[in-house]
Amino acid sequence: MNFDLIISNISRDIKLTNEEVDFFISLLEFKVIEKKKYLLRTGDICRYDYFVNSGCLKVGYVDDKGTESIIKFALEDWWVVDLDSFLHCKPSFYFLQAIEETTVFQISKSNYDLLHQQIPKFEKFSNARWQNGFIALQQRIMQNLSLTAEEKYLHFKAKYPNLELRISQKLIASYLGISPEFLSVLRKKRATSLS
Amino acid sequence: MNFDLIISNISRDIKLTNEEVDFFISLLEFKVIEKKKYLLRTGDICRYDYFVNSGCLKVGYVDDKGTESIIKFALEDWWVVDLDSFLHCKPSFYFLQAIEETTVFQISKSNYDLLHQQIPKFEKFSNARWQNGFIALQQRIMQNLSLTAEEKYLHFKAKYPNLELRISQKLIASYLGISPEFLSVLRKKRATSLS
DNA sequence: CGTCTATTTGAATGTACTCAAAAGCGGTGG
DNA sequence: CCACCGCTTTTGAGTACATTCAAATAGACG
Repeated sequence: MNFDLIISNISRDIKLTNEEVDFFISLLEFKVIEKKKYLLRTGDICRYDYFVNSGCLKVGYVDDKGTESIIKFALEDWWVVDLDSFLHCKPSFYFLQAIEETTVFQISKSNYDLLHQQIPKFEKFSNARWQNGFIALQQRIMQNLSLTAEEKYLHFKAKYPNLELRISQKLIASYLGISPEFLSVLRKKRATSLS
Repeated sequence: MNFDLIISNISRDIKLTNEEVDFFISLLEFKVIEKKKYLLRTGDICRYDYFVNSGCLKVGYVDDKGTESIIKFALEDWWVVDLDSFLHCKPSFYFLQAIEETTVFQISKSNYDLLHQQIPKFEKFSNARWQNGFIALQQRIMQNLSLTAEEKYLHFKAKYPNLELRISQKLIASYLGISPEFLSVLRKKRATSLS
């Protein structure tokens, strides 16, 4: 089992001693999720915090009208959880599904709480995580308010280069909040204007 | 000076001793902002974290096209800051402006850091704050993806009852990401269908 | 009272969606 | 290795939701 990725992820924000690293690792469980399988289904309680070690997950939901939307892609080196469900032990609104074969390290709620008690530094790590998450979501809201569909698409490509190669257009459209047909039109427009 | 509101706000997440309360209060500065005055202008560094004691602020920005958008209203009992600017001492993207005459308690960055060092419990408070903020923003993104303008307006009314009475339609439109003219049409539509 | 801004109203326009059909692509089984 | 099936992507026509612009009306404030 290779813990390099997750340890270096954490080390960007806090410095751990070897003993702390060992303790942290002892709380992790490794899991493989096959393509299209669910890590969490809508309505289930999210009992783990997940770190994506390889592959890619989508975080999404189905609205009143029956339309599925994606609110986030979680690639390797990303943490992901349905926070509201995890913190408050309530049924999840979002689902987590593997887009590719994916491996994760998961931490149960009780181990998560234990970790924060035993190593208060993790409170700092958590803080940085949610603060950065907040800043990123605020930017996304700002872009939703100000940008046209085409501009959102260009921003997406700039922010996640190469992700287009791994993920279907349909999912990207669903993340951007536009119809797949319209995304197809936008792509064609760009392709022709560049040639 | 009445500290009841801010102390009870904090006490919802962490329990403080009398000494801790006194220490916390000693770090606060009180400030009155007249209607339409700025607490923070775009490009300035956000050097304080603010707690709104009375009144109402708007958090907004001006995009490339010169359009102003609002990303958040901060009412009494809300904390507000340009987090990215405050944490990383970089020029702010957002501005903070008083919609009504507003009073705030502000904490400087250095006092904020001191507070977290001296009373580690505040790390827990911060955590709760940004986790809740994250959950709320995620919901807003979800609503932007799934709802029509009319539905967004109804959700806004349900979430912030009475706020319509204090804030101009133009600002609400700017928060919802729709044109003020179209909001006027929506309101008329509802008014006539209810009569 | 006059000025300035917010709101309403309507017409013309545009952006993006829906629906339907065709074409492309990838995986699976024979 | 090819043929078929299912899903994704493309394409186009018609439509809906929301915007822009302009002008009229209403409100707020000194």
